[in-house]
Amino acid sequence: MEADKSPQILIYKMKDAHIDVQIKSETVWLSLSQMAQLFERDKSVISRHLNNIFKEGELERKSVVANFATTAADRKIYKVDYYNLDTIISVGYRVNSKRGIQFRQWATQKLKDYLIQGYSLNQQKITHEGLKKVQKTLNLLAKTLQSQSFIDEKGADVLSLILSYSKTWSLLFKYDENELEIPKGFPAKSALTYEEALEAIHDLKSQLIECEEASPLFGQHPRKQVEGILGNVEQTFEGQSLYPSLQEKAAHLLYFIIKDHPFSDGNKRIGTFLFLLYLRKQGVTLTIFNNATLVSLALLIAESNPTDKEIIIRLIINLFTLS
DNA sequence: AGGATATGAGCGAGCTGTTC
DNA sequence: GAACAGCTCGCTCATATCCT
Repeated sequence: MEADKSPQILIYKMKDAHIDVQIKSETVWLSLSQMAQLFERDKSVISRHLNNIFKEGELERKSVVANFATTAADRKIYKVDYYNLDTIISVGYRVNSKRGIQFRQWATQKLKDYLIQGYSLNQQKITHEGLKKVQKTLNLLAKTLQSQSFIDEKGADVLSLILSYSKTWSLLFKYDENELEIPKGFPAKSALTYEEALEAIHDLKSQLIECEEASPLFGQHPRKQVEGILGNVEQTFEGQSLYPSLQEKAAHLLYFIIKDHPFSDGNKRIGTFLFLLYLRKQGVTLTIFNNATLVSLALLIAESNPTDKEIIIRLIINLFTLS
């Protein structure tokens, strides 16, 4: 394993200590001692877990162990085995430790942070190189966490979104640096009327009830609020459309429904459904919006901070330009 | 119900090998 | 030889499962 000149270091902070999580050669590494520290167990415990993991064939030793030269406390240089994130998480599962759970939560939260607000990492301007690193880190963590499937359903959805759209990050960054024009998009042909929306929701509801995925409460709403959202999307200012392109309109429709949650139940599903209906009405089909990414997108919007609305809207519009 | 047994997780001592 | 990394062994403790 060749040494990386500038290893990226994430710091997992704990109340009384912290661990430097090294990111070298596109993966994350911890030594046996660091894992012992992380999970608050004796080294022998970690050692035995590691052996069991490899013995039982859960992971293959050669594919997860790297040998780095490390300077120890005595200033001497030792060759120390480092274990990648897959292994760390596997050990975390076996170790009966609150720290193990905390570490997994931290890793998941870190991903969300990157996605929702990380674009302005510490308010610093992101260089092209820095961006590449963030993308690498995201891909690595997301892939590993996904393959370990230790995260809850919500987390898994957010992760799949990250994976699908890590490529769009550079576009988002360029936005912030005013290097990229807002895509012009196409003008919308016709608005979505309340009656059309109502009919669509009704159809969706009966379908969902048939497969027992919706309660009778699903889709109930105050008419005025939904009409208000549909009107907002189409609103004009001094004769000009506030959201000129159909992409912007669709993005706002999706955002408003999920964020304003006018429906007693099923806002994310209805929002996504109306989003697609709106696009279909404009004669637009987008291969990039598959089922999984739509679910993820809806979850991301629901989870996002309202102050990040513009970023989320940009993200959605960017997805159009990629398809 | 409750005693016996099995399993898994933890700790520490002590061992080997590495590096200087 | 000293300090360190990592492994094995024997022990304890907690929990789960089985048996009467």
